[in-house]
Amino acid sequence: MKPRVRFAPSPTGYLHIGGARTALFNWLYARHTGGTFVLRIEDTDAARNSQEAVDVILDGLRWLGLDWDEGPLTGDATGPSKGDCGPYFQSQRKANYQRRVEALLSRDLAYEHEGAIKFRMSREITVMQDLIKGEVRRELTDREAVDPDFVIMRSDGQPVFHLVNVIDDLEMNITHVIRGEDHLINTTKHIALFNAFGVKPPQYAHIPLILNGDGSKMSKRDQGASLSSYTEGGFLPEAVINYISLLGWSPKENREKMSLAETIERFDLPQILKHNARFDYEKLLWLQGEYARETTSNRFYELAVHAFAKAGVDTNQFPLDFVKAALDTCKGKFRTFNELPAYAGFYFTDIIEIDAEAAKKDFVPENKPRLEKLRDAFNAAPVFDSASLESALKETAKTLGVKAGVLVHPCRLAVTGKTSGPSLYHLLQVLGKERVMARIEKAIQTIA
RNA sequence: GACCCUAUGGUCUAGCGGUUAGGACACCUCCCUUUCACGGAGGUAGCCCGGGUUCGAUUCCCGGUAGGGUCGCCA
Repeated sequence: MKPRVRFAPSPTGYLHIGGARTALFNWLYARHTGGTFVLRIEDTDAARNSQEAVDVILDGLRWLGLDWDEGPLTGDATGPSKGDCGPYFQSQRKANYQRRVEALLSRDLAYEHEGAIKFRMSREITVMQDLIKGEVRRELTDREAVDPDFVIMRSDGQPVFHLVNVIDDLEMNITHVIRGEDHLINTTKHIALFNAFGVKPPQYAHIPLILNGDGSKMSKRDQGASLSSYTEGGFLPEAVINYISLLGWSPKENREKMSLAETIERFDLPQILKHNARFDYEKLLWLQGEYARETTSNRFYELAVHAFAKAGVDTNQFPLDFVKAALDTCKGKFRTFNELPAYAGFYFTDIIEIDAEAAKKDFVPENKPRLEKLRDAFNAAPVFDSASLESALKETAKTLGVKAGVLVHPCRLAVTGKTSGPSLYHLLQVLGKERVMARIEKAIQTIA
C-alpha cells in the first residue's frame, strides 16, 4: 500500500517555519514514495479560527510549492475540496466524532465526567516504535498516576484534539504520521485510542524541532519564525525549502545545495536526525544568494520590480530597457530581493544620497581637479559605453599619475552615493551620459 | 515535581570499535578585482563529563550534566 501522509495544521493566523518544515517532510515522503499528501485543517477550536487564518496556511504552502493531493481548495471550511476522505476541515466532521464517541461510551471505554467525556486510559507502561526515535518506553507521570484518563469531548460538546486527530487519521487511512517531536508523548494516548477503535495505529515518525540560534524555543515573534518573514522578506521559495530541508535531515555525501528533484530523490525517514536543530539565518542567506544568482531573467526582473515597488519605487516610470539593464548589473550581487532598493536605488532617482563618511574621504580638495579631468574625459568619450569609459578613466589616471582606484572611488560615490555597488563602468553606461555628467558635476561643486 | 527525547567546531552536519575526525555556513589571511559579490588558495575552531566493556572508545553500556519536549475541557 502506498503511504498516505498528512499535514494537519491549526489555523492560528501564521505558519510557523517548523510547521512548514513538517509539511515539507511529509510532502517529500509522499513524493519520494509515490504516496499521497493530505492537507487537513484542524479547526476544532472555533474561537480562534477564521478563513483568513486558513488562507495564510494555504498561501504559505503554495508559495513553497508544496501541493497537496487531497484537501481543501480554498480557505472556506464549507468550500470545495479534492479527495475522497473529506471534509478536510475538522469543523465539518462533527458527526463523525459524535458517532465515534458514542461507540466508545457504549463499550464503556469512555465515560461522562462533569459534563465532559473522558477516555479510560491504560495504566500500563506503553512501548511504542517510532520510525525516528526507535523504541520509546513511557511510564506514567505523577499526574497520570493519579488519573490517567483524559478528556476527549468538552462539556460544551466540542471534541478535543487527541480524539479528532486520531479519528481523522483513522478515517483518512493515514499510514505514516510525520510530526514534530512535541507530539511524541501524546502518541501513547493516540495509540490507545486507535486500539479502542479496533484499528491498527499508523507508523509514527517524530521529527526534531527547530530552535532559535541560541537554543531557545522558537516562538511566533522570533526572527524567521513565521513563513511570512520569507514571503515578504524577498526570499526565493527554493532557497527556503533547501535550507529547512537540511534542518534535522541529512542527504549525506556532503551535499548542501540541492534541487527539489534531488531532495525528493534522496529524502527518506531513516536519515532524519534525532536531535533538535538551531536556525542559522546566515546559512539561509547564503543559499538565498546562491539561488538569487541563478534566477532566470524574467523571474529576476519580476521579483526585482516587486521589491522596488514595495520600497515605494515605481520602476515602471522608466523605460523597460533601462530597468532591465540596470537590474542586470545587480544580479548575483545581493542576497534577498529586499536588499535591492538600497543597493540599486540610485538608478531610479535623481536625488541620490551621498554617504557622508565616504564623502569626507573622497570629496577632498585634491580630488576636485581629478574629477574635473575625469568629467572631461568622459565627455570626450567617442561612445558612452563601459569599454570606452573604462579606457577613458584609466587614461586619465595615467595622465594624472595615479592609480585607477583614486578616480574610481570618488566617481562611484558621485554617481551612486555609495562606496559599493554594481560594476562601475557598467553602471555608468546604464545610467547614461546625461545623468553621469550631471552627478559628477554636482559632486565637483560640493568640493570646496 | 513527574515523564520523554537528545548530545561531533559558534551553527547545520558526515563518520567510525583503531580516521591526520570530512563537508557547508560564519569568521580570519592571501589571490583575483574599480567597489561589493562571485571565484581560487590557505587558516582558527569539535567528538559534554565520569565510570564500565574492550588490546583499543568520539563510536557500545550505565550514571551525571546540559539542552529540548510533555504533563489543558489548546492544537
